[in-house]
Amino acid sequence: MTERIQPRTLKGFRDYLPAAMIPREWLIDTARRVYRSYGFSPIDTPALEYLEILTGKGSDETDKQLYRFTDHGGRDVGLRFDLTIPLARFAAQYIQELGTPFKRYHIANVWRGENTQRGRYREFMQCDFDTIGTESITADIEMVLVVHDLLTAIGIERFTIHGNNRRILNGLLEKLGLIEQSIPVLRALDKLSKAGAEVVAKELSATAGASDDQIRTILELAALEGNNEQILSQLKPLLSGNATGERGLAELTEMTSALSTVGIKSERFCIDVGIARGLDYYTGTVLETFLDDLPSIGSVCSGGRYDNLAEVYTKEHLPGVGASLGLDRLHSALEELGTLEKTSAPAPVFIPFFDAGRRDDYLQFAAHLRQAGIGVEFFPEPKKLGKQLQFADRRGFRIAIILGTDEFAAGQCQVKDLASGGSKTVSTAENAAAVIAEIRQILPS
RNA sequence: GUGGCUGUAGUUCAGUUGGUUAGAACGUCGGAUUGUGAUUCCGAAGGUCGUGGGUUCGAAUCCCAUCAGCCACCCCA
Repeated sequence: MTERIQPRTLKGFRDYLPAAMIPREWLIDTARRVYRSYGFSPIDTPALEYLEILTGKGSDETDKQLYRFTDHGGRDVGLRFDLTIPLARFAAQYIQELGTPFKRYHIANVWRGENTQRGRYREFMQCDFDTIGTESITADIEMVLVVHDLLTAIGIERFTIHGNNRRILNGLLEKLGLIEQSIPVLRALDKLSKAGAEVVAKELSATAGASDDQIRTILELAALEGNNEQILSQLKPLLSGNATGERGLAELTEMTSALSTVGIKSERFCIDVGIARGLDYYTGTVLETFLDDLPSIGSVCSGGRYDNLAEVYTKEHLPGVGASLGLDRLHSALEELGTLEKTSAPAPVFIPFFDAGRRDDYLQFAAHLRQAGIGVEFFPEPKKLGKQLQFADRRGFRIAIILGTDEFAAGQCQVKDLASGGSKTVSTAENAAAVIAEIRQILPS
């Protein structure tokens, strides 16, 4: 006996069985459809990049998470950890030829060598969409609309997009003379919902060197509550006299009003001055999206506006706005919530191998259905009919076509609706035209 | 990366103060029923007790290491 190698996968890396992969592909298709409906075009880039590309602007935190190694030619390379950096490099190389505004979507795996948790993997798929080359707030508004349409198309009823604008906090920090400390302040504020005001206050004092007065003002801002209009009006006095803050407030006000005009319910888009987003490169609008029924899994879709995406790669000024759907995180959330339909049959129609002597007739019959665009699986062995139907039922087929010796002789077949159990005898003449019509009636269009 | 909890058939779990051949349910496969699936009945297969060491006459059970999952920190999709 040969020595066996234990089959296993790496920490944070997962296999996808058909039962998981079918809904996963459906999610991908849905994202793709929604993105395209707004005019975003697909692109792709290599998984592996020169290390300098990836570390160009990253913090030491992203450095720690980076999968890196030396390739066979002695080059220092790394696996991409998001799709934004590759977009920046891509835009720097091709923006002349693409023109602006450029809207792209990118659905691909990314890798981060961090510790795993529920909804946090080392290899996971992101579905990004970004609009670059325009500073228009219209693009920011569309970003929220896309996120809204996307989650709605996926069938999620209860979700909340938390929106904010970086300039609001920056404006306040300018007023307080703390603008140099914006990053530690943001880091601290990000913890507000989880850790509470006291912890944040301590951290503000420790890492940003804020005074008690400054801390009180910052927390006052972050603690603002109420509906969108109430928050906006409360922000006004806090920011008055500061150009940055007033601009942020104006942008947020414009977005809120536009979204409401378009018909986005106010409980779907909530101004939340507490969200800041960890990433330093956002400069304007920021958003995070939580599932109302499973907020603990974290944001399933986050994004925002950045002033200059590609400045480390090109002199070209490239502002952008976009968001990223965490597909695997969303998928595992949907799984946990039991929202996903369970099926592992990729084709709707099943044909049992019934009359052992007529294999080729079955193959030809299946071909007719496929030519009509109907997915068909033909069972490879002439087992007992009951067994084959049981197989079809467990796999989640919608329809079985019973075609045995008697049917062949009569030029007919039975179209059996596996959900209801009923069946109808139909002629197989004219390349199964009547069968195709019957199947189309049963299948949802 | 740091700390905590967990790890027994495909799945969900039992497994008495360490004591013979480790159990159940569901699932899978076969049969009852040589042309009709979710019920019922009968039967079978399936376990290096995550992995590797150690303590012991004896380890699923105690100890150490390691791997994986979950939780917190960190960060984030």
